[in-house]
Amino acid sequence: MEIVDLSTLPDSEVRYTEFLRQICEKHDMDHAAYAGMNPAAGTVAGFVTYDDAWNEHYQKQGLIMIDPTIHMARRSIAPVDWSRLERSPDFQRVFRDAHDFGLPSQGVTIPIRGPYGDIGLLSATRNCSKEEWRKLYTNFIGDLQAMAVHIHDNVVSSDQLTGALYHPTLSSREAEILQWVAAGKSQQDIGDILSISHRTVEVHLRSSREKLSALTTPQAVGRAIAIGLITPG
Amino acid sequence: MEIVDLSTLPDSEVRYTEFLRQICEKHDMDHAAYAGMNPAAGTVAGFVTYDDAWNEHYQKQGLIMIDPTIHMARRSIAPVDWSRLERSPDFQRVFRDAHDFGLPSQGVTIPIRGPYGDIGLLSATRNCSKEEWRKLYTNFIGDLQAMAVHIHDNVVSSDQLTGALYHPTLSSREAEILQWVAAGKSQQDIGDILSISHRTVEVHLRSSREKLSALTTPQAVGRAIAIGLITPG
DNA sequence: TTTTCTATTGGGGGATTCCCGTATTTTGGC
DNA sequence: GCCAAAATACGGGAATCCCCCAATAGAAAA
Repeated sequence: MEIVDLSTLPDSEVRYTEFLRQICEKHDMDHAAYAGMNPAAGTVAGFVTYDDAWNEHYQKQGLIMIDPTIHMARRSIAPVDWSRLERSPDFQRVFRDAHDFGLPSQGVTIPIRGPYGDIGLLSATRNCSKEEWRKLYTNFIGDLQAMAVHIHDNVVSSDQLTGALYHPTLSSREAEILQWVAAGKSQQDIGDILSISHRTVEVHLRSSREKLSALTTPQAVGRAIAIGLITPG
Repeated sequence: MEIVDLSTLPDSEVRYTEFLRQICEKHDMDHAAYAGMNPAAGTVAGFVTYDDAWNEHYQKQGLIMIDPTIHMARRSIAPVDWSRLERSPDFQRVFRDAHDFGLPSQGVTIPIRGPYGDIGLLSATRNCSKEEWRKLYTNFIGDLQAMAVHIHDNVVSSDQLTGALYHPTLSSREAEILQWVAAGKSQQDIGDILSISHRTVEVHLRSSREKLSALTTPQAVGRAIAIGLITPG
């Protein structure tokens, strides 16, 4: 097994779809798709090997809003075998359409999460009998898992690195205090913890809000978590 | 390859360490360890195949606080090969001790994140040459990835406190209001927007906090964003 | 060196949030 | 249908937060 190092390839859009195509080849898949969501930047990146016709239909019909593979995978740790969703009405809605475009309704979606709330979904489909699918599943799932990590890691780090320049930086004290706030501590608590006045805590909090262009502390905490300056407590 | 279904085995503590032992056997590893952290519940679950002597030393010396493999993996998407940390002073501190207990300083830690801020770390160590390690790496990393997902998924869903937190659903009104809070609106603002009393807004906010097991609104917003119930505003 | 800027620390007082109640409507289980 | 639980809605008063003010130490710029 060989993992192509994505970071050595030239252009992003092309190299990601090419990477997906390689995954298909290696495991005899019909199609592969990746969707990466970065709540910090509010961006969604998608790369697919599907035909343009299906992509357009998918977009136009707003199928992403009801696609159960996405909803399920967003809330799951483990890979989601689409067969588990077969009885969902939304599934039938989406895959009846998919079938018209010649796409198989057999596949798996692997969720990958980064430390900053970012989520990547790698899906792969293959048209074969259920027995065959089941038999192959345990063989390729580990590799797909590694592929999903690889592509997601590359997408977000290239995205966040560029985005990092536009994001504010908190002083260590500010980040420290905001982290305690995110952990549910009151200003008085934090003052006691850090052995400073709760007034001082508030000033740091205020400058944190200003740096994050937040109107309120909850908004500041939300942004700081989304950006990755602090972690949810 | 065969994945032993953890949920079918009897007792938790035993079955997890047994699972780790099987991982070791399959991939010729010396030791394996899993640590699962649930920041929301504040719980940490750990299972290891190390000797008790090392465990005790590790605990007693508070090595978990400085262990760079943990710190690094907590912030990473991809597996962390320990060789990347060799020059860290903390690494040398921890693994000088480890060496005294006969543990190899070659290993990898795989981070797995769930949708609710929970993190699982699966580590595996093996005493061999660097060349051999490198050569084997691409072979077992995919499988280890799948194993990490499997064990973390099981631990998290069997943890009762987590289980409760794991499916927090906000009512539409609660999510709507929390979303406005994350957008920096005050309770009065939100009341005006939704044409209800700001008192009512506060009640929904309170039940949101309770459902998210949050002590404060900022903490609730942070968690809701981390979970994906709302988006940063 | 002097100036300027930022990080840090602190107080008073008004605004906001939060905890304590209550009540009506909707939902879900038996 | 009935009852329990949750969702929705509102208010008083205490606790907390947030905006105004000022001050010092240290770093960077002049």
